[in-house]
Amino acid sequence: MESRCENCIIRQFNSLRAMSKEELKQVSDSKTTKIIKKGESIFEEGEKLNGVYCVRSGVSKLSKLSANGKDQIVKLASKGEVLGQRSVISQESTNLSAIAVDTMEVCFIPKESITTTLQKNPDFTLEVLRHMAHDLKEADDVIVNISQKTVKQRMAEAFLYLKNNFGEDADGFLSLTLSREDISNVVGTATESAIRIISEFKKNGLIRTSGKKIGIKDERKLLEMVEGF
Amino acid sequence: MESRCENCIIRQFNSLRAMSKEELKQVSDSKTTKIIKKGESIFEEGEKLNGVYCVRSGVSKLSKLSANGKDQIVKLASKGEVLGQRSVISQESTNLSAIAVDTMEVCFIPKESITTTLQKNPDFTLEVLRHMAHDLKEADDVIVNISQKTVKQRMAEAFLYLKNNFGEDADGFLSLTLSREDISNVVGTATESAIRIISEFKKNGLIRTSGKKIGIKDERKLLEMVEGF
DNA sequence: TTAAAAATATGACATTTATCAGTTAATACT
DNA sequence: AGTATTAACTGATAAATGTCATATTTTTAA
Repeated sequence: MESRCENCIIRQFNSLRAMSKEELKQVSDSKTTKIIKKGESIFEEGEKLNGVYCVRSGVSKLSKLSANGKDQIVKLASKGEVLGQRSVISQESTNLSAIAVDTMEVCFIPKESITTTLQKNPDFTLEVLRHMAHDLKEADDVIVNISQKTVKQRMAEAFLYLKNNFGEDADGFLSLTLSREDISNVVGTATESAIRIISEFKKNGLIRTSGKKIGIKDERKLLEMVEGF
Repeated sequence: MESRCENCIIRQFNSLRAMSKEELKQVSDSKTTKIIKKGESIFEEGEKLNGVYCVRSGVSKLSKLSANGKDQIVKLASKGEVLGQRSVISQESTNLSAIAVDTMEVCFIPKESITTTLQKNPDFTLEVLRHMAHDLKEADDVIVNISQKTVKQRMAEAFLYLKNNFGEDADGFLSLTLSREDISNVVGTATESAIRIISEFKKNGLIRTSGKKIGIKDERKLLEMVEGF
């Protein structure tokens, strides 16, 4: 199970690929691997992080609790994502909680390995910066979506997002199965509303379900709905 | 009017302070200063930027047009902010438009000065990275606010934000005067709804108005409203 | 200065979405 | 296997918000 970062394929997906051999060795020597079970948290909103978490497998929801007790899921992170980076960089406590949606395998990398490299290796820093620039763009898109689209449109978009980012299983269902509550927290609506819209989409032949699994039946119509027809 | 970046005070507010003497000289030699009149755009959504814009004075709204024809204002940028950074870093076209809310004075800095420094000066890159980490955190907060708070709460929050970030004039009105439409685009609601809530706040003694100017009368109550009492 | 245009304001109403209550189905647990 | 617990679902209703129509005020520009 335990292995060397130098040989880790996951690294190719994130900024760690810009590290030098020595830096990578240092990371590998100080990292620890953890298994996080479904529903457990990797870290909680408000915590000070002593390092970052590199996702090897599984999916985590990054969410923030609001005053009324509802969570808003801001991002779903999977293989290759580095969690807690922002917090370590800005030396503040996290503003988000990271909770496993699946069973996850993550590598904890102490922050020293990261901060030292950030100060010495401009390639690495630039790589991290590019990644963060991308995240910021996505966050801006989410803001516009939430404020300008109806719940129905956002639900349609969420299903397309899940298909595009996590794929489908052998039977054509979305590979990432979320609870209805999680779906409502991604979309930013009440759970009952999410369920109602799922029923409606099903009735109209846009999706199909089997238990909590959801399959996309008419991608074209979903896309049209997102665009507002 | 024209001056050297080396002597520019504005620089102290942004990542350019991490540049070396030589780098700064290079920036100063290649920069051009522009006056942007109220309502004019610095750049538009979808454009490829050839550089970044450093704000010397005035305020710009960064917004995105949605399918239904409404703008969503994602951020208000003033003195010291560097616009277009993300786009230059990720080498993509901008996802936002920047439009002057006031008369603005901005310095255009060709992207080469920035990208070269990003590759060579880790201090600068780290500084930019820290700034972007901060922006991302703010964006996450906006997402949670929009999806979990009522329009009334977000209106209250917007007024407090305007006070904290742009201050008040001699008569106690918010220094930054936005049109009702802009306010509604910050909050993410219909203009009529924004106007209605302004009337209500006025009736309840939370704010006062004079033309389009708005003054905060009861900060405490506004704050309580944001928290959800 | 004055007419035209734009922004602000308000009412009536439609639509969307949330909330509450309750049922059924699925999952977890001795 | 059988009960307890949780999640999924549905209906009724309330609340929030958007839309359209229109009046009033402010700003713009000839």
